[in-house]
Parts: sequence; structure tokens; C-alpha cells
Amino acid sequence: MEDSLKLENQLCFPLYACSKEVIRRYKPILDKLDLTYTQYITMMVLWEYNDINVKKLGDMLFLDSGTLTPLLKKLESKGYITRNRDGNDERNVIISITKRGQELKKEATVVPMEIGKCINLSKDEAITLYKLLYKLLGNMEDNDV
Amino acid sequence: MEDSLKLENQLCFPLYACSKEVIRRYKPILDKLDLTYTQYITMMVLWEYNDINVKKLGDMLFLDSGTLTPLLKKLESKGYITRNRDGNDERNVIISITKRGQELKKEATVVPMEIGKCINLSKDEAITLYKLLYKLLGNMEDNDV
DNA sequence: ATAAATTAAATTGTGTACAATCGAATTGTA
DNA sequence: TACAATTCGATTGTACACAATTTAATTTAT
Repeated sequence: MEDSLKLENQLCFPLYACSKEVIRRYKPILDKLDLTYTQYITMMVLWEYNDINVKKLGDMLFLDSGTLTPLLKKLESKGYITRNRDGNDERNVIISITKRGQELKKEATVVPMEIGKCINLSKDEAITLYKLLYKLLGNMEDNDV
Repeated sequence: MEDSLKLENQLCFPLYACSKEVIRRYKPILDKLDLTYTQYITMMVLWEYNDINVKKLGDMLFLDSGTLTPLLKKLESKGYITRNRDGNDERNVIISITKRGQELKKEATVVPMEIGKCINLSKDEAITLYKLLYKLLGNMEDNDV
């Protein structure tokens, strides 16, 4: 009972530590693209979908407008995206990737491999971890919708 | 090749999202103790060791002095810890738990169970996830020491 | 048709995170 | 024993993260 308050018996702590450490490994790689990790995952969504509004982007990335608004303004100032109100519904701001943003994808192709090297898990381990993390994400979503 | 830059094919992203979501589940529980998540894991170390210097605390929590210094000052202002220079080596600041900090542990005993409810993984799944996360942490440490 | 409710983004405020740098204390070495 | 290198904590600056609130636009219900 007492032991449940030991750091080593927590599941959340290694989750938190791993997340931070992996992101720290991204930094020197992403520095070359002049992107932070959060900007990088935002660009990943746009590389796939080209256009998306802030709300949907936030749902996909688990981020709210307080985080995204300044981040998107920064990406806009770098010329990777544009921000425009939706003519059909002026409440929405549609984020669109620019040509320059598209081009950035080519430079980013090396990133996943570089990260894979320092992650250094077997295919099986990576798949197991991946599935458990998504299961956990799903469990938590069930719990508060 | 192209697909490696899709969000859904990343291992880091669910790690990052899970970490944030779990910590968000801690918030309403820890609010009752007037602790943030980072303050909570700091207290967990002190509940176990009573005294520790900032350097060792940072090594355990994967946090640096830039994060810990203001956080420890806040815990000090709440009366849960004290901060004193080490007489033997004035470079070190020793963090010690106070009586009030010890008492907080009793109130915190419910926290792990509350969190367990929303994590909602089987024992086996939790153990597998735990081991994989620590393995990953280990792999990354090997890679840059 | 219009007031009330809802929705989306932006803003504000607090709290991390961490790289880079600084200053004081300590240690290693010529 | 000086003095260079190292170590530790604090500080500064940038970038999230998110709760709570605000503002504007849209939808719903009367």
C-alpha cells in the first residue's frame, strides 16, 4: 500500500520521462529544419491533409487553441502555412500548407530513421508499445467523453 | 517511405499524447492536495528518501535545475520542504522534507488508485508497458552518456 | 425572426521544460 | 600551491501546455 507512492512503482512516471527524453532526442535533428517537436507534428498533419481547421488539428494532436494559436502564427511567419477564416463559417480558421511547407517534407524524410536509431527497439517491441499506448489513450477517452 | 511521416505511424506521438493525457487526469486529483504533477513526483522522491540534493533529484526525475529551482522554491513556500546549502560542499543544495510534507503523504495514498481507475489496463498490460518504457529509457541513456 | 445556447479561436495567467550562460565552490594537476 | 577544469545551482530566454475567460459567429428553440 505504502509502496504505491514510490516513483519506481508508477506507470505514469516512465511514460512522462520517456516522452520528454524522446522529444529531447528530436531537438538536434529538428533544429536543422528550424522546427520544434510540436511544430513538427503539426507539419506532419498538414503534409498528409494539406488543409485543416484549428479545432480538428487540436483534436488530432491533443492540443488546445491556447497552444496552437501562437504556434501556428510562428509557422505562418516562417512561410510554411497560411491562416484564413473559413468563408462558410467564419468561426473556423483554416490552416493550409504552402509550397514552402510542402518542400520541407523532403528534408524531413530522414527524421524518423534518425529517431528510430536511438529508440532502438525491435519491431515486435515497438508494435507492442505502440498498441498499448493507443489502448491507453482509448481507455482515457472513454472515461471522460 | 513516405508513410513514415504520417502521424499514425509514429511511436513518439502516442507516447507524447499519453503522457499529457495521463497527467491531465492527475490534475483534478492533485488539485485537492494543492500539488501539480511535477511537484507530486518531487514529493514522492522525498517521501522515500527524506533528504536529497538538487542534482540527484534532477537525475531521478529527468529534470534540470532550470525546472527544479522555481518548483522547489514553491514547495518550500508551501511548507513541505526546506532548502539548505550543504556544509561539506557549499555547491550543493540539500532538499529536506518537513513534518508537514510527511503528513501530506497520508492524503496522497488515494492518488495511485484513482489514477489506476482511468488507466484501466490489465495487470499484464501494465507490466508489459512498464517494462518497455524502462527499456526505452535505458536505450536512450546508452546512446548519449 | 430573435433571444438563448453553442461553438471556435484568441487571450490571459500559471506552471513547466530545457538550452545556454553565469558565478561560486571544489578538485585535479603541473 | 596556484590555476585550470569541473561541478552545482541559479538565471535568462524561448516554447510549450492547459484552464478559464472573452469575443465573434452560428445554430436552436420559441
